[in-house]
Amino acid sequence: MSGIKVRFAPSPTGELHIGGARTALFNYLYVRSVGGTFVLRIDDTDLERSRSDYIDKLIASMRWLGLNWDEGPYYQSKRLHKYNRAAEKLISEKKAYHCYCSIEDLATDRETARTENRTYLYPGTCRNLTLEEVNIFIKAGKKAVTRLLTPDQGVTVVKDEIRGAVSFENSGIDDFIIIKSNGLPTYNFASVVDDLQMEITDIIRAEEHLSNTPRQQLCALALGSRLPRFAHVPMILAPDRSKLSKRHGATAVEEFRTEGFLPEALINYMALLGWSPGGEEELFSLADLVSKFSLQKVNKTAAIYDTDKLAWMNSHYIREYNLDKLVEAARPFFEKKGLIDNELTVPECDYLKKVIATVRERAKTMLELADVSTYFYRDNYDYDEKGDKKHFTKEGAAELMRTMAEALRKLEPFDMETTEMKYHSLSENLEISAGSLIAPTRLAITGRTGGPGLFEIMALLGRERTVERLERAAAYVDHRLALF
RNA sequence: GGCCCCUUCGUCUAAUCGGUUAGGACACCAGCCUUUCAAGCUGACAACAGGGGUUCGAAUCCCCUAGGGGUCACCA
Repeated sequence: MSGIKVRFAPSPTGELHIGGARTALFNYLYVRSVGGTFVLRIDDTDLERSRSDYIDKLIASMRWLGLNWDEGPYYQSKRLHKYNRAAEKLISEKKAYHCYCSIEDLATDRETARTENRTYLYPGTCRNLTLEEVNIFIKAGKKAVTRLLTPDQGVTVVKDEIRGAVSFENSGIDDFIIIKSNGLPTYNFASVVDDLQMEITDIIRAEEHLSNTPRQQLCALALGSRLPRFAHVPMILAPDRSKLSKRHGATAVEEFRTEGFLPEALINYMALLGWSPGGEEELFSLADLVSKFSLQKVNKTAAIYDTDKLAWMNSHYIREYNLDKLVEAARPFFEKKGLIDNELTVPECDYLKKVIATVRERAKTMLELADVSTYFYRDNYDYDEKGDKKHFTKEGAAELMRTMAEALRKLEPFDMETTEMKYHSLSENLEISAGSLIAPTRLAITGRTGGPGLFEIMALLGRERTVERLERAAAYVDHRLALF
């Protein structure tokens, strides 16, 4: 152990989206590369918005991505006494004070400041209340918040590992609230207390927190703590350059999962958002990333995420995955589509494996993988419209398909080689190109104009289904002709 | 609006100390391969936000402008 300790501290007010996941990933890569400890902490002090099902999903997402942590999950909601104790200590040291200003008064002050176009800062009204004044408030039944006494002058400098030294004028920071009137801590305080008590050495989080950091440093200083190192990683923006939110479609890790993305692809893609190892390689496993990662190479610019590249990476991993692993990952998608049952016999499993092996090169997601596999399981597909027009309306199309069906009916054995040989001899005997035999056959037995090699499909489908489908297509062509 | 951060192809990014025809990837387009579709291969297109400095020389250093983002809650 290196003594390095990092934490990922999401608040369970929504699903883990790609931005949060990327922050978790960078924490993971950093801490694994230095041999430190990874803490998972759930920042759930906002009782109104926190939901336990989000916690479950969040943990599921982390596990699915393979971002394993060493400590936690800790829950801030179970540590409330710690924040209150810390606040009381600050009050006794005169570093914090109770404030009885009403929430309404503050809101109107803020509002008038805004209409007058000046910045509102809490003026420190309750900084020096006398005992009598306090008693009057208490008698009136007023609830107090606790505010940190902050310096009016000087600067607070945040030393950021990625951005260098960033200075903030203390005159721009007011006595902010650390304990709310309901007794719960605010984020800026709870987070600092926890980071201190958990001995977090490095705080890696999204850039949106940079502006909060001087407040947190002030808290830490008041508590007599050493400052951790900070690294604010660039944000991930939606394609319209705005902050990620629900309306931008799939941004949650769980959504990518249900759409059939592989965790390796998502990890690989996220790692390259805001970071690059410098070379020209782009395909990395989690272990590769750990060995190559360094905070110094994280860049400062917000990245817009673009699912095209993710899709490309996903198709790469679908192609390169270990076949058994891919089959396991794909099974839920085949089940959901109603192609296979939950329990598979050995031959069924074997067949699924062969199907996936033949179609894997053509799918960008596992949803697509199941989709391009349907005709291996179903007979009730429609014929592709363009293909129908092109191949089924030709003179003698039905007859040709019956000829092919007849030729295949007696073929023994029935495999890739024999069917291919049969088609070539058929093409010679009938004096037509192999292509004009293959195209209608493909349409007849799959309903599609593209896909894996025809003879591969026929071999997998077997003689019976191939012949039956050719005859059915011939009947379909005849039937339609009869209508005219 | 105040404060803070940022600015290289459409997107993700590379370019040790300032010296490169500004590199790669995705997407797009074209060609090759092929029974089709993919994959693969080859090629094309495409960027230093703008303006001033400093310098023999700036994407790189400095200043200004513009643009984008974040943050200013008894949310986190």
